[in-house]
Amino acid sequence: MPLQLYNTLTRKKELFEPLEPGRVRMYNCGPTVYSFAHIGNFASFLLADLLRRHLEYSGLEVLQIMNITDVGHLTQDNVADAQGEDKLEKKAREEKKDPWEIARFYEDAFHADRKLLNIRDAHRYPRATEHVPEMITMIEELLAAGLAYEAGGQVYFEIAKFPRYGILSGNSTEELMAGESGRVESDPSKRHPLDFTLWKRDPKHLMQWDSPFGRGFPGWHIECSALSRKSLGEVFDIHTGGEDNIFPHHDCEIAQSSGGKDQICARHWLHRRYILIDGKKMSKSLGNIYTVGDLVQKGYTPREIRFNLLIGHYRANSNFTFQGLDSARETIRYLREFRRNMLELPARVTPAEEIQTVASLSQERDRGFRAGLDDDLNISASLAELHAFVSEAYKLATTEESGRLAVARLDAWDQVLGVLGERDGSPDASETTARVGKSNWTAAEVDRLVGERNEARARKDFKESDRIRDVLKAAGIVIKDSPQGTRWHAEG
RNA sequence: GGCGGCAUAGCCAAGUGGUAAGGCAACGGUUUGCAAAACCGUCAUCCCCGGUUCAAAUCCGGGUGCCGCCUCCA
Repeated sequence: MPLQLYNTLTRKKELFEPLEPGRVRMYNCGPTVYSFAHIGNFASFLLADLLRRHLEYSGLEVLQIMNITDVGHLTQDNVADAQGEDKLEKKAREEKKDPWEIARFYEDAFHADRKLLNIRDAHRYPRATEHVPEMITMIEELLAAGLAYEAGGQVYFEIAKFPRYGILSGNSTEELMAGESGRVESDPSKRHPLDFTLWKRDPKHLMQWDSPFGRGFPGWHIECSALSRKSLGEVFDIHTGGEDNIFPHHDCEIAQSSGGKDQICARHWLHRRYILIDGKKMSKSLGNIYTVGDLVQKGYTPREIRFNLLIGHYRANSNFTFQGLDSARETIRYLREFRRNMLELPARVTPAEEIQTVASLSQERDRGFRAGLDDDLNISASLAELHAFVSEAYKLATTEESGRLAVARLDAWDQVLGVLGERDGSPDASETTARVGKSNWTAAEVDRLVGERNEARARKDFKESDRIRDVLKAAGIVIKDSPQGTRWHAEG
């Protein structure tokens, strides 16, 4: 089934085919490590993760690169003073640490949260600060090609030399000028007000590097151009980011990376639209900028957060709500329960017809699941197939063998979704000393309590049996009575 | 002011011309000592107005509301 992806560049869905058959090269705009990444940032990284997982599920090899922006940027508050101040620098001053320490701290935090959210490791996470020589080389090339110039101590890219400037955002230079409305103070030495910085000199900046253009630091957009070219080549398959990256960041990248040629560095551009929080945009004044840590502190699990961020389409303003997190919790619980129930089916001989039915259903639903994601990552359609299959399996599977077949299907899908995790939550008899869930008991001790409860039930002492069940429940252990006996498992 | 996107049930969310997927919640029922789990059933005419069409949530025009970019904030 052919994969169709919307391309910001052409504003339509296009058939996706990697330049090199069977092998996809993808670049993702990564985090700026001057503070904790919030769930909006992770929504963007999750788009990359879902795409990567689906490509791999489809049998393609993926080379994924995500940059770490540790140089920092000009802050809005400081634009006015014309000197500018690096965000990392500001943070460093506030926290009285050096910017390199700050950057490393938040980079570590990013990876910790990323792993919590079950986002697969990219193949490389290149740091901007470790690729300044590559950026300098690129700037030199642009100067040599006459696409850039030095003025007023800075190096600028001359947009007049790249007629297609603005192609990604759909802006023409004239429109951008019209929209500018005098809000931006332009450096008078620039040839055109929209020419953007490649190399900047500012003695107050803490992070400085020597270069042929003087001691300074790289401009705002050059890092992604240099990093992507180094890791993936001049033209690669996919470039992702948040919708705010479209202009100016990605348009500038395209201009720089063209090298004066009529080529655009990436073929497919995918942008995650902003998520809203309770229908409102994230903002400091509303206090709704949540980090993974914030939500975990409120009692939600990383998988619930992942699922809630994943179920909306990446090109829609999905609404992130606490009710949605509760909904995600219930769905995950339901699916884990399904796994347990399937694996606990009686181990007896399965009629050939039943196996056949479950197997063909599994294949049919998998086709639907893949078709959904193939349609520009329409995960809602895929999840509908998943739910249909679970419901059907409940009705059809009567033995452990059928159950295992159904679970295999679910687990395969979870390679793409990544929300169920590896553990199935069932008690492991071999771990006699391990505590069960959040309780203080071992599995053997829980078994003993369950036995006591069943003795009470047998003599119809329901007051006592309910008391024991309440005690277990309070400890996070769920009891299920069935004709085959009583089963229990830890919550979740 | 310029460019772009969105508007579907209490909540989340598919569906781009053929008569509204799926999930959560809720309610009724089966099952259970009671539960839990599972199962069965109920629950929307698609922001408003006008137009095109045999037929529109889906196309066109006009409103209203929300979101994004135009100042590196995914």
